[in-house]
Amino acid sequence: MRNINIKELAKSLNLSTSTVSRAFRESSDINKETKDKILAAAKELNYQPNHYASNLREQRSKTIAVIVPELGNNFFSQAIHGIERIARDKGYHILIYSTDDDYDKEVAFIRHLHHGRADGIIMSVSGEANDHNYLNEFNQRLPLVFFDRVYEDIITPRVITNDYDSSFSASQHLIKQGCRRIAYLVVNKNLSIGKTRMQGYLDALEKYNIPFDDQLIVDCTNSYRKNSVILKNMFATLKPDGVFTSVERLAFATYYACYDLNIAIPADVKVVGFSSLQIATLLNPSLTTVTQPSTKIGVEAALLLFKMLENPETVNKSEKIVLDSKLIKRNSTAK
Amino acid sequence: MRNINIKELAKSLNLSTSTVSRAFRESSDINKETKDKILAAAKELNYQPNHYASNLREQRSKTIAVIVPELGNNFFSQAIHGIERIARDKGYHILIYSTDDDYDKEVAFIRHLHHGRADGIIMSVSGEANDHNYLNEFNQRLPLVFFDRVYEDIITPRVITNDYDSSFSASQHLIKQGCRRIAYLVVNKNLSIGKTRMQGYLDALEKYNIPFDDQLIVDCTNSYRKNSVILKNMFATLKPDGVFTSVERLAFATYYACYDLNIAIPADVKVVGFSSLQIATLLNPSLTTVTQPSTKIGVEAALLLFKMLENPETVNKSEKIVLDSKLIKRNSTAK
DNA sequence: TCAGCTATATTTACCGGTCAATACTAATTG
DNA sequence: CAATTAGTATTGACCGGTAAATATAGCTGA
Repeated sequence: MRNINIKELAKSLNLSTSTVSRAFRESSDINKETKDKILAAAKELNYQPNHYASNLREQRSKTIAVIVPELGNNFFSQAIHGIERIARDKGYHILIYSTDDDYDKEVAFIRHLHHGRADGIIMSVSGEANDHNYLNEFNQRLPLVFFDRVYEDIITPRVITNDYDSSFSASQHLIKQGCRRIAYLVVNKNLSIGKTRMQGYLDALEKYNIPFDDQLIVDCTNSYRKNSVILKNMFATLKPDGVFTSVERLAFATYYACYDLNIAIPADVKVVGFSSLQIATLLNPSLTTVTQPSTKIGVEAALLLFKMLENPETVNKSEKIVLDSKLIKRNSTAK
Repeated sequence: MRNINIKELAKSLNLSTSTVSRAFRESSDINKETKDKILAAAKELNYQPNHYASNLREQRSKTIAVIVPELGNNFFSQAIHGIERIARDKGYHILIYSTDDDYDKEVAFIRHLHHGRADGIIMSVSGEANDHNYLNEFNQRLPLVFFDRVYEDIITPRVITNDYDSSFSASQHLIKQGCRRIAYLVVNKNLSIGKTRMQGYLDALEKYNIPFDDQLIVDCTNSYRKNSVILKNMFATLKPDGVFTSVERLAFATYYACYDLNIAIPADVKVVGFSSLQIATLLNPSLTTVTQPSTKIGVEAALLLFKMLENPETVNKSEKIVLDSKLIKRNSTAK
């Protein structure tokens, strides 16, 4: 059984193609009876409008693109889940791209999307970028919403969490639990999110009069192997009594390092990390987390994008939705 | 800056549109000099061919669809990661759909895709289906590859793991560790994967002359809340000394139930589960898993689909790639 | 009876590419 | 010098829809 097109369907009904076309859109000058007849015949013959023809004609694709740094991360897969739900409700399709934190891929993806492939983009940026100006070109034509990891110099709506506050509370929590030498683990210090989170940490130290040692700001990587070396080295030389990780992966890396080095959590070192891992409770010891409302972030980002698509005039380009993360205290920071 | 189309570009170069069009495809009768000039001008004016126009004309989209039951599951997000990598190399885009294990959504998605939206589909099926016949209609026109969760009655290439063997070894492992009352937790008994995995369990019991108690086959759901009730009830009434979960989520549910009921793992009950969780080692206790090569499964499925797209004649519709899962023994099944 | 109106259906010109058929150009050959 | 040919560029039909402009039918009321 091959696909049938609108012309054949029209012919079989002795109607014109545009009458048939109308039957598939909402408000139109079409007789209810005719419409029903058409829809029935369409079902019978298994006709559905060709997406590409409509897209070409209507100059929109009913598709949104989602660009994330990585897929194997609970935060992003949950956010995508949120986006997917909204998109599906709206009858939109979603394209997924993973940059693996590679700036060049990010640029390449965006350039690809930029010709009708998608009607809008929801993106969490790669860590490495320096020149984001390329985004400004598109931004005029192709609605863009940032979530979580953003470029500060690009003016476009964004959905983020109260990173400063939650970093502050997480650090404060470590301090109150008795930590004095708290390491802050970060993957990319230049990224706004790394900076904001670090500031919360710094200010908490200051508030409690804890001297700041810049060696305790530890630059990590995306490589499991390298992080392992970096962390073991850190534990050996710096002897931190607390570790605050700005990324989920680094909390796991810390656990592994401690296991290997026979450092007891929380007795010897307390650990808290940004993480959306739903089973943080099941870890050994259960991990104190700053948990972002990941699905909600996706939902909000999608809603924002659809607002831009449907009522562009109502959207302020500088709009910023800030959602609250929660500090969930568990055993990794117990006294 | 608005988008420029082929006509305008051609005009600016004093060439015809088809000459320009040729410059963007490989082998074509075009003067190298002309081609270079065109490409340079295209770059200058920021021209790229409109995807939808090409798709319409060429009747293909350079897009593949990936349909999975859920996104918030390590196995699927890793598999998608594998698919994404291959697709990107081939210059393809991927559309993601999550069925939430809902058969109706699955059917709706497929029907949507069925008109040029995608050139092929990679799918792990929803658990609930009864009538999959709808797939046969499409299968002729739209290449389809199953992975992991498959419908047995649909003849199309598939990538699966040696579920029977790994179930058998997992069950055997529990038996050797001293378990005699082993519960098998399953979400959908009717799904082939549920059946295959169960058979491994049954045969292991038989081999070791352990009487089979059908109450120990426990039907679970996709709801966290309901599973919690089901499992607590199971522990109270059936007193299993081993639990084998056919799905990652159920292993976590088992942990939660044991925590709540003060049942010690592995002293009181040993637990093993299918899971692609990378940090299974960090759980309390570390979880013995049957780990599927999730990224590899995605890669293989994608390669298979591209083989179908590029050289349909070389593909046997009954092709079945079987990858090995690994039983990784950890503390949840320690003696 | 007929202009005017409403409700519905059709005609036709696109959208932006691709490709088969065709035209052109310059070089080669009888 | 005309005919052939190889190489390259152009014309025009088409992919499958959509929507503005236009046509048609049936009805109303002066």
